[in-house]
Amino acid sequence: MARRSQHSQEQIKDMVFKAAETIVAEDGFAALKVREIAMEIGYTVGSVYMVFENMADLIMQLKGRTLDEINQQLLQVSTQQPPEQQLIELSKAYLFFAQKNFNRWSMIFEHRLGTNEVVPAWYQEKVDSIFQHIEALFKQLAPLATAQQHKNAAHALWCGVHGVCILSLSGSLDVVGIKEVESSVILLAQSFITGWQQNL
Amino acid sequence: MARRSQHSQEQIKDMVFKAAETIVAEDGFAALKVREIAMEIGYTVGSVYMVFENMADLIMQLKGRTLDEINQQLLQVSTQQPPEQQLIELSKAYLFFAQKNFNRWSMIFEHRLGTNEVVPAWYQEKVDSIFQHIEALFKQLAPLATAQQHKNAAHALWCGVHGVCILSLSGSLDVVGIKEVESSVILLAQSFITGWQQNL
DNA sequence: ACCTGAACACCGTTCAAGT
DNA sequence: ACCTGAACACCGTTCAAGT
Repeated sequence: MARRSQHSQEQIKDMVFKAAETIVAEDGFAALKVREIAMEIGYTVGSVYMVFENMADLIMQLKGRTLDEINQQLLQVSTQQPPEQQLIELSKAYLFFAQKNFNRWSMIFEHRLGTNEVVPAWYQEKVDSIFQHIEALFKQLAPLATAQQHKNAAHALWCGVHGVCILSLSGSLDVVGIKEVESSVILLAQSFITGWQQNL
Repeated sequence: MARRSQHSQEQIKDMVFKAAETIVAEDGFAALKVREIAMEIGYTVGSVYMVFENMADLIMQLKGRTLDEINQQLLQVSTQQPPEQQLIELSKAYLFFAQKNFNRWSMIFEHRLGTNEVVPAWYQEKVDSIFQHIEALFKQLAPLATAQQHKNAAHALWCGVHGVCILSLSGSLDVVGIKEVESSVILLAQSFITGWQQNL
């Protein structure tokens, strides 16, 4: 036993990521266990601890990867349309990602940092870049408003859109289909944008 | 050992509820363990299983109790003011409860039902009654709109308000103080209501 | 240097055995 | 009938020991 070196550390890390993502995608965050990951990649638990500090570390990095995917999806939205329409399309794209990748997406919010743990800077940046995207569109929408007003609007709208997604997709609310959730997201975004401009 | 009967089943159940709520309030949902509860009430783990089916059962009932408290808080909001203002005050009351009872409140959303588990009817009713409260105010706000429009507006706004609360209070977003979150909640509610009426 | 596998502490749950 | 406490399966984490 030991000393196989069939894979580099980098390769093992990648295998762990992929195995973990498959497990979460298929059976949810609660099903993510070291032993399951080790089994899936054909190594033992000790090997997972060679490439990750602990489960919390792996989880945080998984969340980061999902945030990257979200950012990537949001960047697909065409900028060749008025900012108001872009905001609606971004909201729809976020919902679409959340619905298509529900388990991995909801893991971002199911997992909480332990006491006296802090959000890593590299993770915070990924969160911020989403909000900056939205903020920039509010600047286009109302160039004369202050930077603080753009920031506040982006925060309120995006948190709101997220709220519709999380409550609508997590059961508990009797929302029948994805089209119904989409209507809610559009209603929220549309109404907010109209009202925000009116109240400026 | 055994056969103490110092407390009735009903009393033990109540002791478990209170011990569990103290643990969650102080150290968060992740700190809620049967052994800890048993220790706190001066019984053994087996006794907890006398009054609750399992942890999932206890957790679900705890969530129900918190929903009751939320409903109760929302009912404190004065009806002696225009519906628009009531909606703002309800949003603020929800945020206030979430902030004051963060660990118990966020437990409602951290906990997910296991696969092939269903939301109990008695729990669903508690969720629904919050939305019905909001719905009724949209009916007052726009009596000529359809019942479906009232329902959609209530769903979009309340999910949105919840989204602002959960993302703002859970860290990750760099929101400094409670006053800043309150501004966001008010901005979302105010803008949504204005825009919704406009777009009717 | 890389990897194993057994050990440890801790978790939810069960249930034969005591009173 | 009520309650115990030991047992079970499972979890994350560590680390001496192999190659």
